[in-house]
Amino acid sequence: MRWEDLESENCSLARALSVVGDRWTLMVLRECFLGQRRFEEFEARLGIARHVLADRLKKLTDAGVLSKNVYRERPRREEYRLTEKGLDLHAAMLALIQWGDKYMAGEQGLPIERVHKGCGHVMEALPVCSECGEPVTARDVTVRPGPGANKDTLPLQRRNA
Amino acid sequence: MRWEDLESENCSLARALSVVGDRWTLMVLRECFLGQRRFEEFEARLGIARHVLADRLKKLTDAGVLSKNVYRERPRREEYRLTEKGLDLHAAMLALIQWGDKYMAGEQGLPIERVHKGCGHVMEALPVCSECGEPVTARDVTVRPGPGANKDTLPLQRRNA
DNA sequence: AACATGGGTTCCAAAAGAGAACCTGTCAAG
DNA sequence: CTTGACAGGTTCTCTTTTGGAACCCATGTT
Repeated sequence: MRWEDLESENCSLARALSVVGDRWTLMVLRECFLGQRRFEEFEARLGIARHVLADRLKKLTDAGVLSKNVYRERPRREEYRLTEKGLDLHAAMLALIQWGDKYMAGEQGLPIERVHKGCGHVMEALPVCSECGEPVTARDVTVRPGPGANKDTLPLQRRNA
Repeated sequence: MRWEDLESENCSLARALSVVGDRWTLMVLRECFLGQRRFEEFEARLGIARHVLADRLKKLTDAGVLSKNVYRERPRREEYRLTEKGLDLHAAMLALIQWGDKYMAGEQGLPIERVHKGCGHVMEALPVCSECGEPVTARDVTVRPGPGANKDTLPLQRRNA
């Protein structure tokens, strides 16, 4: 199976990964969430090959995750900014970061802390059920076919994960 | 920068990605969360090249995300199961899936629905602040250097993302 | 003896990545 | 009016990683 085939899979994870399922793509998005916007900044901070960076920025822009905006004419200069669709990746980024915090932090502690503007505390994000508000972990959830399911989607949940 | 260099970065996202920042790795984990455990099942459902699958399973096992268990002697057969560390990736998987649901779903609706065992409703996971319990989005969070920060971690938050 | 099963490993060709050099507008300095 | 700097790419070659298929091996079954 090829990379391009992923987006045609009947699976939201596969389709999400067809856009962001790449090491460099996620690192670029990390920089976006930290406020970087320019080609040279991404390159300098990530140590990414320039043509790979150009490719990822184009793909993210084509996918609507970033927008390319002119910030100066003559000489024309452009920057990349997160769109709403891109900002919505925050939950996924945060979940990955928190997993990294929990299992792969160094001895000195976390490199970055996150502060909730609303309450002013150092925070982490906890997933709760949209219906009852209780915390949700892997063991609290079962899956079942939805309206868009087809034969390839199944078999599901043959056992408890 | 090389793949192996990621784990030595002072960044929880980079370190997390050194384990799960790969398209096939995340697809394998999807199958694990759907209850698959065996080499042949992964191969058949994913259409992944066998040696790539063997490599990813080994890496995930070495990283402690999966455990390899004998389920039958003579002939010896082994299966892969999520560890606690692996189950803790559920929040990240769910966040990615929900992003895919929101932006890349087909016309017929979602291929899979998730049911909260606690309340019995079809649900999605919402991130809330661990300190005040309010919902958290990208705009509600600021970052600052933590105890493990160093010069490479910064500059941060030069602007609002 | 022949074939099936599960879980791999090996081989080759094709694709993607790393790293460095080069290109294109525009402006500023000498 | 030539030289250099800056931002943002593109092109080049070389190495690494995939995709796809074939092969291996210990058991068990017909």
